[in-house]
Amino acid sequence: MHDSKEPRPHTGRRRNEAARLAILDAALELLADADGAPVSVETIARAAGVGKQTLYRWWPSKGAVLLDALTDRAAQDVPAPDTGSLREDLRQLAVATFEAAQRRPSAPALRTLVREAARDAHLAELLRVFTESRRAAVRVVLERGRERGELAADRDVDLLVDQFYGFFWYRFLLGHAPLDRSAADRLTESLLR
Amino acid sequence: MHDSKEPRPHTGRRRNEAARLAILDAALELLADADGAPVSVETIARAAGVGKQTLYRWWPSKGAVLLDALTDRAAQDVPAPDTGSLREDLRQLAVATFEAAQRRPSAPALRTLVREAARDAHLAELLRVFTESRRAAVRVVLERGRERGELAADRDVDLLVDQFYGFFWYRFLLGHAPLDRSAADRLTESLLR
DNA sequence: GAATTACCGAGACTGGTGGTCTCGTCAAGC
DNA sequence: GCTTGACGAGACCACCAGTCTCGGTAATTC
Repeated sequence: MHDSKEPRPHTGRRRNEAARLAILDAALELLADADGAPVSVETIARAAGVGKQTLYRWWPSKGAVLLDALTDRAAQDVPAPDTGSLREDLRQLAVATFEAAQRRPSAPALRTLVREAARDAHLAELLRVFTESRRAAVRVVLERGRERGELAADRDVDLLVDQFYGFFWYRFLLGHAPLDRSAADRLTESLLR
Repeated sequence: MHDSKEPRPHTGRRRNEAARLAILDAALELLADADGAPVSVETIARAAGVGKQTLYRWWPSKGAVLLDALTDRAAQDVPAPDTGSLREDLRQLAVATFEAAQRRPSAPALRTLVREAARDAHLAELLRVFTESRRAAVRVVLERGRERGELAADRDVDLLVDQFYGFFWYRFLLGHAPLDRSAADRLTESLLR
């Protein structure tokens, strides 16, 4: 009986790292340029100078490639501020989140990705996991503030988290109003009033 | 020369009203049952016992049919409360909005419609117009409250409107937390605190 | 009642999509 | 040099929005 963890050493040609990078670069580029319009697998493969099969050999679906392109190549750092002041922590989170939502190429790429996720249940689930860590960061800040007594005991943390991200996604996806520093300040103020 | 406004009286076979209703009924039904999954024109036409051309004769696109199905057959009444109290007006709006978001078949149909709109720019624009009146209702309530002095002068009405609907759509589309009466109460309280 | 007009259901067709399959080729290890 | 498995290329399938054409049919006019 073989060792189940390493039944056999790898033989044959190895994965082409250059192709992997070319695919992710092309995907991010197209995702950003599309800004909402759909991005086809054909187009990604062609732009990367790669066969479609190479793409499907390493990713299970188009959505997985797109998400990977966004997270690997344009991963925004999630700040976890801990200044000792709830108001300041939350303000920093809002500013960082809103600023990330202006940056190219990740911002238009994320917008496209969310639109793709509306039709792709698999991608929607991946995206849900991706965003969960951001939600957790806001929750941590709020609960630390509550322990310090900066948040009234009757305030609902889940409600505040959803107000924070609901507002953000609403403006980010509709684009009808700015997500600038002023908006971040006023949102923070409104939530903690 | 003929009258340019009415160049010729209508002759020939008239539009089949039964077919129109069958299409809208079928579309709403499918929209509600899909609950997120895409709805194809083929399927609608087949379910309505109608040729595809009949559908495209009267509507410019699939999205137009879907939106028509939702607005014509499941139009929710937009309440315009004016109780004299900002807190009570806003609470009533929230309760009515959240309750409408639980009702079948319009709620799952709306969810599907929004997902379709993510890929259909034409439908997205129609939907934007459709939702604008709801936003206006919230804005009116807030500004009436401000005139009565129930809203501090430094509060940003646009921010509050986006907080209201951002929260709503976020929970409605993600479905991770309830949109019940308690949530409506707590949101109102949080916004006016 | 005959001619005209325009809607009807049905379904073929186009162009584009995500995803699968197969081909001959090429690189890595034995 | 042989085996293994990744590679680019592209044929292929199923599905979809939207167009086009067909023979049939209902409403109106003469």
